[in-house]
Amino acid sequence: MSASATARRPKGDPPGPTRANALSDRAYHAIAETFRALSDPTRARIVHLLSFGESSVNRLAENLTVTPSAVSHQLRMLRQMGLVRFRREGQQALYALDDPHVAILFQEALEHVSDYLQEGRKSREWL
Amino acid sequence: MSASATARRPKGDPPGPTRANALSDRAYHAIAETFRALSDPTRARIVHLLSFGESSVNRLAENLTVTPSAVSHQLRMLRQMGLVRFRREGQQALYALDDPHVAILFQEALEHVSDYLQEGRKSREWL
DNA sequence: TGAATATATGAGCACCTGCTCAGTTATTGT
DNA sequence: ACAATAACTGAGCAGGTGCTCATATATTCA
Repeated sequence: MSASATARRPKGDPPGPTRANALSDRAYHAIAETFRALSDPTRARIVHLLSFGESSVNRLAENLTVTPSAVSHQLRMLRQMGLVRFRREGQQALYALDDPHVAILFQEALEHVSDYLQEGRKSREWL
Repeated sequence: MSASATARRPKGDPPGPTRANALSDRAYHAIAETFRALSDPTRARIVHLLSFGESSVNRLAENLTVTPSAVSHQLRMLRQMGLVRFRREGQQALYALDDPHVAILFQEALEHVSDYLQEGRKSREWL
């Protein structure tokens, strides 16, 4: 531990990540925040459904079997996190995904759990 | 709401996602769980550092400026979630990422926040 | 075996999350 | 203006999270 973070390691010191590889605190917090947006089953459901097109609050609530109030709360959170946008149409508020990265992230995670959980199963029929 | 989920919608009914598009509860929980693993800045740091190669608990603790105990707790969580594996080498426990999807997910999120936060900045120097 | 180092673990605590309930605001139609 | 419908919001609560501290376990070396 005598060498500074950027200096070469002493001989025989094991290789591996060092502080030099690290990103900034802000970056890690922003990344964690992004993942946190999708870290709740209800929000994951919402985002997934929205990947099929925009939807009103009530329609989401019906499909998710949760109260409109709960959906509204979660949508506000997703809005503040910049993952969804909305427009008013009459009395309804139509929500949609605001960032193409979000759907990609979701799809990637879906493939991850697909690989991870399908042991002993033929394909993805459990989805 | 008279039409079933799979039948065509009545005329004038707005388009959008329906229950037919939904995945199973298990799938959503598994996906949320995956995102939850990376939804904490400390775990995000750990995973990112491990993407450069395996590392011991103490080395991680030094680079992250947190106690070895805290790192150990988080590593256990990541282990239980199936994101990292470890092997003993002498007194040390060397941890490494256990799934290629994880690094991809992280990279995707990094690009997301990169797009999202770099407003007013030249490039990614803030990282 | 005994000391030193590395890691793991349990308890406890301050803080955060996601829900429901009740009440409010906004928009449309009469 | 009034009622009806859709959505939003704040308060409050049960449960979860991430940390520290103290302690236990594991491995190496003398």
